[in-house]
Amino acid sequence: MILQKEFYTRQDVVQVAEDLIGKVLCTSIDGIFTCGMITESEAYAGIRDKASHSWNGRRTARTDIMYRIGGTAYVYLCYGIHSLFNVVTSVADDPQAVLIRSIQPLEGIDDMAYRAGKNMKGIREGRGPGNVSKLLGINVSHTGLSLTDAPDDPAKTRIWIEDRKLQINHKRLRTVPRIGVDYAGADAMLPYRFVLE
DNA sequence: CATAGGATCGCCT
DNA sequence: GGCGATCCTATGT
Repeated sequence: MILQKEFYTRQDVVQVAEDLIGKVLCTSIDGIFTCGMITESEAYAGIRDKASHSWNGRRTARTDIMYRIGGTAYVYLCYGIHSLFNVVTSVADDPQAVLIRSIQPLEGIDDMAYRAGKNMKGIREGRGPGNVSKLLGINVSHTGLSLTDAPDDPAKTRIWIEDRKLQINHKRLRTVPRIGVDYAGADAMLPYRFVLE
C-alpha cells in the first residue's frame, strides 16, 4: 500500500520520522525500479528548529519546497556533491521535513550496484543520506515531485513510499541526536534521529 | 562582485 | 582522525 496524504500531513514531524522506519522507499527512474527499507531518519521541525533550512521562517528558491503540503519530495545538493532526499511533512506553509539517512536495499540490487559504480562498499547497507539518493537514482531535479500523486505517464519518473507491513524489532530502534548540525546549538541535542540497528 | 561554509563521503595516515 | 571533492546559498562590500 502506497502511503497517502494523511500519513504525511500530520503535524508532528518527529512522529512521522519514527513511523517512516520500516517503510519502503521506491523509485522508478528511466524505467528502472529500485527500492529499500528505510532504516534511519531525521526530523527537521520547521521554523522553530535551528537545524532546519526553514528555521526562523527562512524561505528561498531552494527551501520553498518545504512550505508545500506534506508528501512532497525535497531534494537539495549538499557539499556540492550529494543529493539529500527529504520528505516534506505537515500542512502547507508549515515547513517541516524528514531526511532519509539510510536504507536496506530490497529490490534492484544490481541496478543499485551499477549506480554506485565500482565502489561496492556499503551497497548492502545503503548507509548515509548521500548514498540513499545515489543507489535509488534520486537527484536534485526530483525536488518538488509528489510522493502521493501518480504522473499522467506511467513511464515517467516517480518516487513513492510503501507500507509493506514489514515487521521491525522495536527493541532495535534507537532515538538519538542528529548528525552534522553542531551549528544548531541546543537544538543539535534534540532526539530527532531514529536508527534501526 | 567576492567569499565562506554546508543536514557528506571515501580514501588517506 | 584528517582532508579533498565541488557547487549552491547566504552574507557582506
